[in-house]
Amino acid sequence: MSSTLHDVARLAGVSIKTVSNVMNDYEHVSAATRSKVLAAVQELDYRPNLSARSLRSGRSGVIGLAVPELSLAYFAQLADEVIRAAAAVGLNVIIEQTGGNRERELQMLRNPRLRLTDGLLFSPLGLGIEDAPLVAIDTPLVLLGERIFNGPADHVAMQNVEAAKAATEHLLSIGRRRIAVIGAHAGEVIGSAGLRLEGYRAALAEAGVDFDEALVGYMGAWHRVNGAQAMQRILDSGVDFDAVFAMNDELALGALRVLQHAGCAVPDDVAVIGFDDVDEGRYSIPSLSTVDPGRREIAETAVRTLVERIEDKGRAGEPRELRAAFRIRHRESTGGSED
Amino acid sequence: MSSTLHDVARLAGVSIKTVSNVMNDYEHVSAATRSKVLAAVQELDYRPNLSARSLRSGRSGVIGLAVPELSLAYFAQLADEVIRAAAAVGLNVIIEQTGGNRERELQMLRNPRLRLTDGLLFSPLGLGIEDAPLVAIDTPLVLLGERIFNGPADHVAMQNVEAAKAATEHLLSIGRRRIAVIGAHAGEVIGSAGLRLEGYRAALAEAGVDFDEALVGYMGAWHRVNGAQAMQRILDSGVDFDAVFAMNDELALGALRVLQHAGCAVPDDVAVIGFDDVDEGRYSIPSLSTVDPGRREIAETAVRTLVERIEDKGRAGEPRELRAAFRIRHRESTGGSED
DNA sequence: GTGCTGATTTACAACGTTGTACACATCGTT
DNA sequence: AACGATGTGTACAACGTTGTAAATCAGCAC
Repeated sequence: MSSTLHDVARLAGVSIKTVSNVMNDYEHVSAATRSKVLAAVQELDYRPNLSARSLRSGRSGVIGLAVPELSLAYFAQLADEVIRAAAAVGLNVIIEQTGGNRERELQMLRNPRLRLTDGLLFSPLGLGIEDAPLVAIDTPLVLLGERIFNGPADHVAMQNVEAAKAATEHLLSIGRRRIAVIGAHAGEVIGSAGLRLEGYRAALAEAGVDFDEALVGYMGAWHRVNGAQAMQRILDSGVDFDAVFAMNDELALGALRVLQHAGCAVPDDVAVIGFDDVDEGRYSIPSLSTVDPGRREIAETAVRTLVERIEDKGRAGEPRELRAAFRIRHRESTGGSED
Repeated sequence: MSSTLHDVARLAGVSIKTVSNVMNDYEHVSAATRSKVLAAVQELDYRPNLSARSLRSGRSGVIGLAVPELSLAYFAQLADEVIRAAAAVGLNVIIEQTGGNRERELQMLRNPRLRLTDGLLFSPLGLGIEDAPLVAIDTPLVLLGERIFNGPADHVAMQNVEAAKAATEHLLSIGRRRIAVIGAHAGEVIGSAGLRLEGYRAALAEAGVDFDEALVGYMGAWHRVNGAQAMQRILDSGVDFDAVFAMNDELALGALRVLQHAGCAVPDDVAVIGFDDVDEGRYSIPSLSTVDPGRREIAETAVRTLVERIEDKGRAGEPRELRAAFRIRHRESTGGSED
């Protein structure tokens, strides 16, 4: 059985509150008492019961992170950064997987287990702007990603439109004009897919290049296999193209594989750029140009914002919209050599 | 402010214990009372305070998962499976990253935050067999991986030796005799690297092929970049080889890249097999043959075993050694076509 | 009616911690 | 010598839940 404040207090010959004070670095404790207590703590290997602390203080020291799927490299790396950032401020992270499913995402927000956490970082995929009211929960909440604008919660976003525009401009800058885009979601406007498509179109428009629906690859989830399929469909359709903007790196890597199987040289025949800057892009053949969306910055900003909300609690200010800086990584798949 | 059992009890006109009974599906509650209570629960949107429940019951419904790094695909996918398996039995998972560092791993075991969890799944990398005594903690603990044999805790392992032997035999079966191996850790016997090397040597020995130290690539962490470097060193050394057994897929993918840059055809000049069956191997060019070490089975077994330990608590039986079934995936990098 | 049985409900005391309010020293001022 | 100010320590009551033991109630046999 593990020891409690009572045990330590008895051994040190003080009251439990004094032990509590020592544990919490309360300043008015004499050096003598402090060391007596610490000795007892040491001897009994006392470690505070976090459930009790959390019950009493209303804080658990745990935050939730809800992502679609950890197997997707982007979310794994995001989770990595979030855990680091949280650890730096003494918080633990419970990870939940929603599968990007709307039902599951809504359920997550109503989950009683949420009550165990001080706040939630939520990367929704299935929720749309119409669900915004449902996101108004009493737990501190910070949204990651794009689905809900002007919602009732803080929101840390990557600059999807601007970054997708920059990626497309990068392809234009190396002389490509027939740029396929894969990863579009039919009819979507507000999600990452919609926004990245918007950036793509904006870049084309500015460059005076016509938008061609035949160059758009639609699909469901952004998994590698879908990138491969979409690329195959475009190849099979016989449409002419000299570059591909894939809406994420997984898609790009899937597309890369299909292109090479089909005998297209990358980047000579077809230049390819992805989005996310996941690790494997650096080691693919050819290495993959991409957009670094500022993942670390997003994670750190999100954790910081959540902590502020948790500490604020009472009456928080207006929901904030925060955006991370992005950067183009010019690697071999677009003729570059950056590492 | 959120509502408590008291609020519900007052509204329903019953005692708090009755509400508690309803919430816990205690059987002797009349239908009338039950529905009165449920109506009140509904109206107040009551959700139990998990800290209080956990303080009172000694169970938090949370388990810990400590892995070296989520950015490594193997651990991300393992975490995915663990979270799924845990969710299936109503548990949440707190993930901690140790960086594979011995200090941090030891610290993890002594971390007071552990007290928030009912048990720990621990995938150590830095700990050696000499640390076994330190692993004897009072929290239920299940080890994943290989570092500590016959330790004081349950242990769910992949069959490193047998699987590595099978991988090597696979290369032998397609006629290769000069098989490089990359990922070895100098002097290690007990860790994954040591065991996989042992399997490799056993396969060679059985086939009557001499072991050649010049074909062994040593390194530190199993990151892709190290696989690339080790492969480069072997190429630079001028030693003759016709196959590579990489101790994990990250290394294999790094090696693949270097081989192709150097103009070696895979699998014609050099066949390559990895270990872990991470997703990206299916989409690399060529697709990567590998060993599926039974990740899902490991995750499910580990969670099940941990739950048994948690429920057992009192006086548990002997530590158990469990091993998952593995399977060779024969893809393009060894001339196969499996998906 | 009385006593018995079992189902239903309740009061009360924990679980281990921290906030509040107060008691007691000690100290420097006046 | 009396005073407040400050530093140090304590008792007690929460936090919201569940386990225990006992109270109440209904149904039934006598």
